Amino acid sequence: MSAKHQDLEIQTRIDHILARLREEGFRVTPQRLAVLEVLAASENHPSVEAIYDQVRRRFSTISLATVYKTISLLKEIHEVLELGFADRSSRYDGHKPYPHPHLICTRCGRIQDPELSSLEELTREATTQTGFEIVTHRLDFFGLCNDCRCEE
Amino acid sequence: MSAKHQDLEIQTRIDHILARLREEGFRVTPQRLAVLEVLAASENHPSVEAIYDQVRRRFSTISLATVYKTISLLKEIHEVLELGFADRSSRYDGHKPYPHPHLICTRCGRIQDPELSSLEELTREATTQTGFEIVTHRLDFFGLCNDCRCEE
DNA sequence: CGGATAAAAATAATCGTTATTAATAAATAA
DNA sequence: TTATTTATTAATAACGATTATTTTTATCCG
Ligand SMILES: [Mn+2]
Ligand SMILES: [Mn+2]
Ligand SMILES: [Zn+2]
Ligand SMILES: [Zn+2]
Repeated sequence: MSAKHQDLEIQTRIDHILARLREEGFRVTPQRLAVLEVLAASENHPSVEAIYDQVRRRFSTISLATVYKTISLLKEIHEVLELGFADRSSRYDGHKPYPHPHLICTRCGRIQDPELSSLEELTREATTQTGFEIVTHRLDFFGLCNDCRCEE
Repeated sequence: MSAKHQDLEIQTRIDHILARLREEGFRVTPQRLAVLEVLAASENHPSVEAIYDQVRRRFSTISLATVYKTISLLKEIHEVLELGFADRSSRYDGHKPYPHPHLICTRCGRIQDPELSSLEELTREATTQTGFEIVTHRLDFFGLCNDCRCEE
């Protein structure tokens, strides 16, 4: 994928989220734009701190609370997926804002999206077996990424 | 399953954990016994508070910190599975202390263990596709349990 | 442009959990 | 048995990421 094509994709995503914000009657502020630009550009499921650090480079006065509020707003309009963990840390996916599996490296913290075809099958199995009406799900695999596995 | 058979199963599980504690050189105290009895008897993936409340009925002076420490110890010797959530709440499975999928009712809080055969297949798929060395996983389905679905 | 009001910044509060400390109980040695 | 050591408990303080609150600032619409 060329750098230019990549940039276009990012801009398309940004425009879409901006449109969604206006659609829902929310204001587009420079702070919000800065946060969602970071989310749209990042390939790495960034944490709040990572987003905050990035945004501050071009917007030194922004408050951490504003970053939290903006992310919360993007969650509300279903344009970001939050991966909250039990240790209170969270990572965010601004590209695929719907449930999907993740591979999490416990050594370097990298988070990756695999494409798994047999997940739907699994959901069906769970539904028929228990009578649950499944609304959403969360699937995390933990282990060592390719890089960390080789360095061990 | 008869009530008697149920009691026997619970006692077997308690005995196993007690043996594991001694095996690892930890003392068996009345407080620890009380906590693991609740865990072994519970079918419902209890929370810390739920365990604390149960234990206090027969052990009114026990401290909440002791419950936390005991659970932490049982995690350490791999005899309880912790399901930690992003909202800081945790639920515990004292029956199957290894990773397995869960069905979580978002209305009544009930947590249930389904038997899903196609999970291994999914793990293999993730491994081959990404080069990750998968060590463990976590799979939660969220929705409405059979009871709550009918009451809606 | 105003003026209504949403949003930002700064800061305080929250609340499960963890750490700390002193007291107690169990194990071991003498 | 009694003394000594060590693990465990109970009580309570500290923690820290997130959320709530308050005041100030900026956006949006006519
Ligand atoms: Mn993702
Ligand atoms: Mn379970
Ligand atoms: Zn890694
Ligand atoms: Zn239910």
